[in-house]
Amino acid sequence: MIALALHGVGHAQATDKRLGQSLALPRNKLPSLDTRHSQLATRHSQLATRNSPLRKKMTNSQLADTLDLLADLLEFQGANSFRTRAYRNGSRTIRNMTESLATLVADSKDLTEIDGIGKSVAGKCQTLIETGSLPQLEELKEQIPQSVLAILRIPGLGPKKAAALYNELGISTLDQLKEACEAEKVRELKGFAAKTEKAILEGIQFAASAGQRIYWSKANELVEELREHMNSCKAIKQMEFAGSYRRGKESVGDLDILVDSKDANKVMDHLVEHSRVADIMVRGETKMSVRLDSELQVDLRVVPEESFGAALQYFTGSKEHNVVVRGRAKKMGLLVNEYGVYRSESDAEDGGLGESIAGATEKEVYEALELPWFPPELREARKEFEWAESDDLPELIQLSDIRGDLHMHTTATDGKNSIREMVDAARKRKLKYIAITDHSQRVSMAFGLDPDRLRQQWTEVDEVNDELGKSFTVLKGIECDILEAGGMDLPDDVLAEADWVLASIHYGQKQSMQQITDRILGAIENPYVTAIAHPTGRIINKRESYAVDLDQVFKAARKHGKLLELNANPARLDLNDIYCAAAKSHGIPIVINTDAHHTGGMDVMQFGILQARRAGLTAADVANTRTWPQMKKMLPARVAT
DNA sequence: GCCGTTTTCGGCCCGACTGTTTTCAGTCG
Repeated sequence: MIALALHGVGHAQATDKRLGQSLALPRNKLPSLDTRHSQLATRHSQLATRNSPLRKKMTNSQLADTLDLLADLLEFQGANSFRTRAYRNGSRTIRNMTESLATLVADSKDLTEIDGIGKSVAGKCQTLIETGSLPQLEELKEQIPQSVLAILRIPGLGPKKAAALYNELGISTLDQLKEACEAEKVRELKGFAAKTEKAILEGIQFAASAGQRIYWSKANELVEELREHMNSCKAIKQMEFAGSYRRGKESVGDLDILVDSKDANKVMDHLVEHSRVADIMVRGETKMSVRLDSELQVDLRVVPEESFGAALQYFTGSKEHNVVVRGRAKKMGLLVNEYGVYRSESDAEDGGLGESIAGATEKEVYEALELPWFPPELREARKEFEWAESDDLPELIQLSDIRGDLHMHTTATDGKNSIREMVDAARKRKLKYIAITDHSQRVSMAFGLDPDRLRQQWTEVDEVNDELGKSFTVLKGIECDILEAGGMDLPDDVLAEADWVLASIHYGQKQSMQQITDRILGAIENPYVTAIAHPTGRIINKRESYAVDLDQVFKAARKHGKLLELNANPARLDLNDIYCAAAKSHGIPIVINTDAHHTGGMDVMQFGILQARRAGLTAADVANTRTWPQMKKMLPARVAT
């Protein structure tokens, strides 16, 4: 039901709606620019609530959020930029870790042994985990209204300028800033002038409404559109979309187009001709930024052929990956920039760069640094350099490795197609087996199945299998709810007749971590459950994960031989990349499923694959790359009978 | 604030673009 509802609330629609509302209202009825402040304030108060000692375990993501907030506020105060960077590095490290920091602290492990975490950050994390709050942060919050953070989102305003506005004019909200610009007060400050005022007024509405990242799937649609448009530009020799899009990140904040051309102006003019381009933010000789009608920013960069690989490497990122790459280069006496790799010794005298030793392709750039070419999905400065060091880069899973899809719905509940239609769609996608997993009775809004209706459906599955013969297999499955009070929504004797039982949480998502974790552990211990579907319940950009202690879930899944799902719905991608990597490190097989509610829904498998690649998963790590008979052997004994 | 195959102190990735300047700071990616 939830997945079905999602089809209607894509980001573009939400944005269009917001825009439409804004435009339709008279100017004096415009929604307050401070809406975002209150959202920020809510977020921070949520953080504060989450930090309360009543909460048992602080998650890595909460700790990372807190460190980021600390960095934001310190930066605003004019703190040493290397210090704030250290906090952000610490935050990123923690966010990327597969083990829970709270567990490490509970086990009396030394956090400073983690790369990038020193005495100070370790101490802060320990305090946060043990007490739920951080005195230094509380103090900062009293000194600086957090609404100033919204001002930092205005393009062109960074910590220095925002601090000047706050210190000189007492501006701490977007509304105050707008008033001051209109009264021409801002131009009186040093470093500001009329043009800046104008830019602020233009950027202020953008800051109030934008900042939302779009799903990778939506970004992909825009990329396809732009690619087709740009392909007709004769001046382009090579073109790639770089950035987080190329890395397959679950959400994308902007698009980066990299072009190899001798005529940058022609390429820029061509992009501007696209009907979606709403305005030009900056335009230089080789670089242009435009805003699309959907408010998404697109950066275009034009480089010569001999630099295309270096530029592609550079603009693909991530930033953190590049920091490591450049640091490594430096140690080797080399300089890496977006134009190539250079020997750096000769740059002092002639003012130019040293001898260029690479740049045309990414491969030769990495080779010059004695590194293998990294698949973009791995370029997050997580494990990739470690793997490269030991010559152990994983051979990442591909869409064509997938043989079965084990989570989908039909007209029996909230799906749009019949079993036979789902079979046809699966066969068109070269799959060999599927599991029909409609909702169980608790999901009444989706007309969930009771034991009678479920057994009736299984009779139909038998009929379909008879028709299909050996060429394709339909499994008798169920997506059985884990009840609020614990326990499964269908009796064991029914579940025992299934080939494949997904257990999932749809209700009681607000419960405490202990309650939710206990419910999931109960499901894992049920002998008939084969996998946990969308294990954290998060909806990207819309709903936080429910509170669940995944350390315990991983241990239990490992012990009882259960699988964990990577739900490929682009709004879910649950488990995410970090947790998929954690599951792998616990030896738990992942099953990537589409949760299709109609035949076209099976196309989302590609998004799950991208996420799995980001986790460093190989075909062997993913259960449904196997044939069904092979896969059955991985399941607890009773299903294999 | 973090870190060490030059370093326990002195570095910390690098360049484009803009606006406000009159040689550069701030911002961005």
